Amino acid sequence: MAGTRILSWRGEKDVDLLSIGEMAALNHTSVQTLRYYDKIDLLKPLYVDEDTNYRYYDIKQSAILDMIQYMKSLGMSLEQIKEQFDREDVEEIQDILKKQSKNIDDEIRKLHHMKQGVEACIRNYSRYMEMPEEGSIRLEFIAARKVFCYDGKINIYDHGLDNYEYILRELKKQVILKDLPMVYFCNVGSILRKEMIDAGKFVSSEIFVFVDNDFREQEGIETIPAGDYICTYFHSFWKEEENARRLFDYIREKEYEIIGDYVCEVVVELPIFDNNERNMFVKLQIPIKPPTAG
Amino acid sequence: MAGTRILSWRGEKDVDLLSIGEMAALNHTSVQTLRYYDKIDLLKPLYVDEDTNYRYYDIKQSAILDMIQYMKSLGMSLEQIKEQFDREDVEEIQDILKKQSKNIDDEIRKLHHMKQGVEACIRNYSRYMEMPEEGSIRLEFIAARKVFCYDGKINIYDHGLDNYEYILRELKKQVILKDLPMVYFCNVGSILRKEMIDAGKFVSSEIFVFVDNDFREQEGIETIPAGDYICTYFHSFWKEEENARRLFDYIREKEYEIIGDYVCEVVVELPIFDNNERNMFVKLQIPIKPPTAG
DNA sequence: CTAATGTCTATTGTTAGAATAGAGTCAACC
DNA sequence: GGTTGACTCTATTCTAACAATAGACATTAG
Repeated sequence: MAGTRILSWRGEKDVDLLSIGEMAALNHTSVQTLRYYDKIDLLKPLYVDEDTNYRYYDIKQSAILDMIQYMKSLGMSLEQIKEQFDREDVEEIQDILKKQSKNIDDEIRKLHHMKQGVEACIRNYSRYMEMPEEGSIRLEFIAARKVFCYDGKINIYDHGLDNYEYILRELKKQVILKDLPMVYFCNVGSILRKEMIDAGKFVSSEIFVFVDNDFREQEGIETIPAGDYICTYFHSFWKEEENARRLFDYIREKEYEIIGDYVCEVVVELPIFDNNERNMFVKLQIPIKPPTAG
Repeated sequence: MAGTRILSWRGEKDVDLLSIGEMAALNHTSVQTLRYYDKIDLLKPLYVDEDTNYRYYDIKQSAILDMIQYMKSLGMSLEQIKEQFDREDVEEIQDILKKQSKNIDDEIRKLHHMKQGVEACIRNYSRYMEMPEEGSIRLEFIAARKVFCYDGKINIYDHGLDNYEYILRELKKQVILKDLPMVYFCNVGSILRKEMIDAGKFVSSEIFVFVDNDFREQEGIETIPAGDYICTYFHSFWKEEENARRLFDYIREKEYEIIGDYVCEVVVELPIFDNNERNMFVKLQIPIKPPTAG
C-alpha cells in the first residue's frame, strides 16, 4: 500500500518510495502522464532501478505535480512550466501570471463574440423555419440595426454571381482587416440607395455585414433605421430583381411612399451546395410610410 | 490576375478558374489549408489538371470556404463540418448550434474560474513580496473567508512532511471529486481547533483549500470569521510549531484572549524545489480579543 | 529563352498525452 | 520453487489542423 523499501540513490537512508502506479493514483493522474513527464524532463522519478528500469517516486514529489497541474489549469503549456522550473525566478512569476490573466480576458472576449454569433445564427434559422410563404408580401416593423458597410465600387447587379463573389471577397478582407469576428459574415446584405430606386435603376456597389447593436461607432458603421418595411422572402441569388419589381408594384398599388434605402438581407446561407453555388435565403426590405399617415 | 481560361471538367463552357494561390489570397487563407481541405475531402477543387495535378477553383466555391470558416469560428471541428455538409439537414443545424452555445457557456465559466484563480495567485504573490519581516508578529484585521475543509483523520503534526503529503493527496482527491477547480489547490491551510489550543496540544487532522467567497454553501464548506488576528510569517513546513509557540507566548504576554480556531495558511508555494521538498511561505493566524475590549 | 515565382507530393513537426503490443517484473499463493 | 495475475517497461501509432521544408516540375513575365 505505502510502497516499497528501497535504498534511495542518495544512499543516505531508507525511504518509502512509490511505484509509478501508486504515484499516479495518489495524484489522480495516469501512468502514461508520469512517463511522459519523465521523458520531457519535467518530473523525473527520484530513483530508477538500473536493472528493470522501474520508476520510483517520493511522495514529496507530489508538490511538483501539484505545481504542474496548477500551472496547467492556468492555461500554461508544459514547455512554459518547465521553463519556469528551470528559471527559479520568483519575481518573474507575477509577470507571467499577469500575462496569463490578459490571455484569459482575450479568450473570454472571443467566446462572448462566438456566443453572440451562435445566438444570432440560431435566431436567423428560426426566422427561416417560420418564414412566411415564399413570395408573399408583408408589412413588418423592424427595429434599428447596425451594419458595417463596404463600397466595392462595382455594380453588384451587373455581372452575376461571380462578380458578387469577388465583391464579397473584398468585404471579407475588410471584415478580417477590421478584426471583426468571422461570425458576422454569415449575415450579409446589400443596400440599394433611395436615389437609385427613385431613378428606377438597379445600381449599387455597397454590401455590408450586420454587427452587434452595441458595436462602437467607427468608420464604415452605419445604422439602418427602425420603421415599417414592406418585405418578401425567397431563395436564390437570381430572383432579386424580379422580387424587387413585385414589391415596387405593390407599393405603388397601395400608394405607400418609399422613405429610404432598400435592403437585401441574406438571412441564412444554407449548407447545401447544388452545383457549387451559394444557396441563400433572402429577405428584401423596403422602408415605407403608409398613405393614411400622409 | 483573375485566373486562367480553362475548359471546365463539365466541358460546358469556358470559366475563369483560380489557381490555388489566388483562391487562398482571395479568401485570406493559406495554400496548405486548401490542400489540406482537398485531402480530407472537405473542399475539392472544381478542376484538377490531369497532367500537372494543379488544382483550380471556381470563385463561387468561396461560399463553401465562408461556411467552413464560419462554422470553425463557432468552435466546430472540420470533421463535424464535413458531417454537416454530407448530411444536408437544415433541421439539425439548430440542434448543433444550441449544443455549441452550451459548450461556449461552459468554456466561459471555466475561464472565469481560471481568471479568479490567477487573480488570487497574483494577490498572494503580492502579499509575499510585501510581506513583513520573517518572524515579526503583527495584529491584523482579516475579513471573513470561505474554505473547503477535509478531515484526514490523522494528526498532521505527528509524522512530518511525508504524512502531510499523504493527507494533501486526500484533500486533492476531494477537490477533484467535488469538481472544484485545481487553482484552489495553490492556497491551502490547516486548522487547529480552539479546544486543542486551550489544552496545549498540537493535534489536528483538518486541512482545507480557500474557495471563492461567493461559493455556494454545501457540505464541507466552512467560514473562517472576520476579526483581529495575531499573525506571523515564515518559510518552511518545519517551523510551524516553533512559531506558533512564539505567538502563544506573545498573546499571553499581551493578555489577549484567543477566541477561535488557529489557522495555518500556505500563502504561496514557491516553485523552487530544493531536495524535492515542498517550499512554502506560511502565515499563522490566531483570532484574539484585545484586553481593552474585555 | 531565362529567371522568378508558383505548385506539386511527401515528410516531419507541433501538444499532451491515450492506446496498444509484446516482453519483462513483482507479490502472493500453493 | 512454480504459477498466476497485476504491474511495468519500451516502442510505436494516433489524435487536430495545419506549418514548414525539400526536391521536382510548371507557369508566367520580360
